[in-house]
Amino acid sequence: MKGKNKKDAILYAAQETFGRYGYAGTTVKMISERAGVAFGLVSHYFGSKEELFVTAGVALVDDLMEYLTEEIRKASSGIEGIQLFMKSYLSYTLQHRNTFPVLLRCSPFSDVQIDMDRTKISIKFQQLLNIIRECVERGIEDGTIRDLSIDDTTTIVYSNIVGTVRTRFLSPYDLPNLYEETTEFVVRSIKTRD
Amino acid sequence: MKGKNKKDAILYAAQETFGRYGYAGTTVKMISERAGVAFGLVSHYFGSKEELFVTAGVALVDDLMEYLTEEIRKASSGIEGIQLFMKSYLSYTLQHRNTFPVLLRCSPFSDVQIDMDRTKISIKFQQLLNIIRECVERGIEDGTIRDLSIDDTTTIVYSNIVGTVRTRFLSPYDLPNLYEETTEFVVRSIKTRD
Amino acid sequence: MKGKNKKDAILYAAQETFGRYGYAGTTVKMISERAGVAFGLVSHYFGSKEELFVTAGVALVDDLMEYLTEEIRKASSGIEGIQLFMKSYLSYTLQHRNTFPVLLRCSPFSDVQIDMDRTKISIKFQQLLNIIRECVERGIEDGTIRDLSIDDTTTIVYSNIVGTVRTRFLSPYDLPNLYEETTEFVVRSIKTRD
Amino acid sequence: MKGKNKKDAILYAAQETFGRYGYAGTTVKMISERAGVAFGLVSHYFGSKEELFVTAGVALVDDLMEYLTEEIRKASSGIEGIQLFMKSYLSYTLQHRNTFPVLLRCSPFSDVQIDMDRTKISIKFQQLLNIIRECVERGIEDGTIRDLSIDDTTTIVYSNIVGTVRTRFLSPYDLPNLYEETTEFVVRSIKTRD
DNA sequence: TATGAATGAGCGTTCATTCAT
DNA sequence: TATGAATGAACGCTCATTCAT
Repeated sequence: MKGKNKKDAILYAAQETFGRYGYAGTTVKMISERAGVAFGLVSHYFGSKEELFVTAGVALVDDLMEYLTEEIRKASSGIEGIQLFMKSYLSYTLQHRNTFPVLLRCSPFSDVQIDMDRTKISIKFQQLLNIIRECVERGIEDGTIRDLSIDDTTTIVYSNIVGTVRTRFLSPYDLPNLYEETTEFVVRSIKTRD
Repeated sequence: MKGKNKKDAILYAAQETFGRYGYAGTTVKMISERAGVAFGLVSHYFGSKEELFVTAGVALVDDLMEYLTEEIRKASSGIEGIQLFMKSYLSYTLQHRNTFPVLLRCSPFSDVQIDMDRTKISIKFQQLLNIIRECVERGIEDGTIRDLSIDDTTTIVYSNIVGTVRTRFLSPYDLPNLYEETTEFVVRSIKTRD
Repeated sequence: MKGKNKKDAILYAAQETFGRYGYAGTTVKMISERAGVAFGLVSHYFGSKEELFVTAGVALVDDLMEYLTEEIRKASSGIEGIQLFMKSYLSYTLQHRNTFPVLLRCSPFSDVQIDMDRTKISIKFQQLLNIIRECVERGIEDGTIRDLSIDDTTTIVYSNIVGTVRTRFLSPYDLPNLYEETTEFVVRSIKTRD
Repeated sequence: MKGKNKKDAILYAAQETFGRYGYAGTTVKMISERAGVAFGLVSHYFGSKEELFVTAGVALVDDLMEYLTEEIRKASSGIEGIQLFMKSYLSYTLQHRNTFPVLLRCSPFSDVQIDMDRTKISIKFQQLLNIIRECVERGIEDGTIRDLSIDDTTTIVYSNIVGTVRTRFLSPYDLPNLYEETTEFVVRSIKTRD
């Protein structure tokens, strides 16, 4: 059992299982078995499957954001911020390869059922995008990033991250340097000319 | 009912419904109702839900590829090919906004159930990626595209397309210029300096 | 296609398919495919699946009885009649190994659904049992068969035939001499001592 | 509800219902209603309809064999063993007239669907036949049974039991002394002359 | 806190039957 | 005579959820 107590174990198992099999492909029984607890306990602690899904996603974004915020600090310019954000983000996906995919399943860009209430998740992702936006703004101000549309650029940068992670985790294509190439691809596109 | 006969109507309804609600969120009953036919007819013509899903996806890629191949012809250089590919692709998604999302649901980058046989879909997407690859190769040869890794660049270009379309169709973010900005973003990153 | 016309072909295919897969395990489509005709034609000629099942069974008993009546004639005593009946019956099952099993599926001793109207079949089997009964009666009169209960003996003799045929066609047990041994078993039990 | 708990009640209801209507003629809903439980509980405890069918059959053979083994002990010769076996077996069918027919439906001589895995059932029936075989062997050794083929005789003896029980439970023919007559019929055929 | 028995709505699928051509 | 498109009741099964213990 992962985690000190059974509640943590369920949350961790949920992240792994939702990440691997998606929302619809995951059953409460699968999670409880992976967590090594009675399946009644899942509802007991987390209410419904949907709530657990959102909780699992939010918990992971929280952890990810804490990590990113820390790493970003070192940046001495806007473009460096973007670079650090991407490297840290992509590195995080590899360090947490068992749990990270849950984000691919519940993000606002994912395929999940349309009627699910993902307000909490959306808010979290807005915060994540805000970190990128701040870097872009800073870069435009300090002259390291071209004078581009802030909103669009923010979205495209994140879209590149999502795309490369989806390719890595979901597609059958194996491209060992994709993470590095994607980072360079983005930086090349937005940084001002030397 | 869309289409001349009921078989076509089912296929069209399947593309719409799978596109809107995803594979798991779609029921055979939903499709048959939208097509205006008895639900037994779906099995009669397409076998199973899964087969219909694949058939719906393949039919759309086929149509898309025919369109793209025609549009690409006008390109007089590698970089122009990429530009045309992206513009045509993105334009296609808007012309077929009801059916196109089915591709987001069944592509190799989507998060559909893990045990589904999507061999046919994979082959189709390989063909799609090959069109991009040819443009990249041509661009490197004719000097309009930087000397980058062909495989990685191909994937990243497509990943940008997928990302921007997913944002357009699946996310709550509304960015009116995103398609154009994404095209410029990509071109900026890969074209050789003037 | 077996048989001169499509109607015959369907009947023959029905006997084969019901015999092999049972009533519930057989679909109208299976029969029409084996007969090489459109499946709508089955209903056209035979009404419902149930009617076809009964018709197929009755047709086979008719053919069997004609054969048996002819063979029995040669008998010069009651016990010889029984012996000839059994030998002919068992021989018939081997000569018609593709179609005969339909009888195992629709006989009054079979497992078929309880609410099916098998009146016609029952009457046919009564006629079949009557042939045995006549032999038993004749044997008791001519002194070649013990003075046993006629009804019970008739039933047990037929039960031995059914049992050995079921073992031959349905069970996994392979006993090459079972038919001969069963005939001797029965004769031994009912014939008067020398 | 028969049985102390719901699991037992389902098994008992399954034996009754499969016995009466056969495998194909029985629905899971019928069983659950007869047992007085929700139909989901059937899958919960027994997996699938097929597994329940096999479990119901095996449970009954187990009970039957325990009874037979006990009764057989009293036999002081081979022929007496056969006699006791038959009398006990036939008596058992009357004592358990509601559940016993399930055996007729799942035995290796029954005409259940061809693709069902009845390995477990087959093994049980082999054990049952072995009891008869031992009596036959013993009888040949102690001189109470004729020097016949052991395998064939074993099969024919059991075939007589099956036949008389099928006639009793499945056919419309009502013959009050059939059980006794069948036993005598068999004994007459195999016992050595006085 | 912890268990798993119990429920039943909802699913995909099968297939006998009907019917327009 | 012959076809197969079209229908929908009925099936086995899954699984989120509830609840007594």
